[in-house]
Amino acid sequence: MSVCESCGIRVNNQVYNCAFQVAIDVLDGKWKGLILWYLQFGTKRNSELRRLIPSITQKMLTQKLRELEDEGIVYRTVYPVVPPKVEYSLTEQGEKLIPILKSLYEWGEDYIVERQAEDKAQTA
Amino acid sequence: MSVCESCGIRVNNQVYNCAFQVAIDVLDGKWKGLILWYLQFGTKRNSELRRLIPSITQKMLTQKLRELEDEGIVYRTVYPVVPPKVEYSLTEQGEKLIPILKSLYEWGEDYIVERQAEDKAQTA
DNA sequence: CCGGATCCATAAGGATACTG
DNA sequence: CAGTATCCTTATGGATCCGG
Repeated sequence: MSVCESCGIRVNNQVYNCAFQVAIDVLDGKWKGLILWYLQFGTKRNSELRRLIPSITQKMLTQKLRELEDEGIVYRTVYPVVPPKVEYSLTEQGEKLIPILKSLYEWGEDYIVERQAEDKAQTA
Repeated sequence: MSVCESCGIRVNNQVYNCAFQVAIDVLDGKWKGLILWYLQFGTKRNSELRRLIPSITQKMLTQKLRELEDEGIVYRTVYPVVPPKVEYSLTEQGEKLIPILKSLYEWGEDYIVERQAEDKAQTA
């Protein structure tokens, strides 16, 4: 572990300067982390994810699932039935992210408490 | 720790649905995580951060540092001297993020190795 | 059911010039 | 040194309609 330097790592047809950026990119944006968050609890279908994340549009969901698939973080399994059935689950690399997601969740909880305590102290 | 649900958390004049989203937002985008990454090694001046992150513009650096300051993740200390001297460092909440950043870094390193091994297997 | 395609509004980010 | 201000380009995300 060292300081991020210009080492020009090439992954997923992208060039990064450090391993940290690579990880951030996988979680980046409004949706990808949230999708992974739900997949930690097991395989999910498209419609289930839409129910779990009501504010996401079908377009965004598909788009982000494709990105995660291309990045090797989620599996996409298509069952050749009518009507179509598609399932999403975490790959091995995806599973390895879960403990970190949980740490982020806990940090978030702590952060919320601290911030709200500060806000209260300010208005008092 | 439970599934993210619609709980409407209000922090930093934003409404979130779960603690996980709050944490993601602090690291979100191309730059904020990287800035925090460098601040883990100690207090840094504006010009030092620009040297460490050559591809960032002054505008983006200022903007992201302000966001992190407003979010209570970094301190900004202004010394009333000529020429101006401004130092940035992590707050207590910021420090708590460092172990998670390191985990992300390590996951990124692992991920890069795995992906490059797969690419090699594909072309072979 | 699980999407793809298209169009459009807004936000994010870069280039450049200027300032206490 | 550490920023602001302005302009501009690009990326992101939403709405809507269509299809196997």
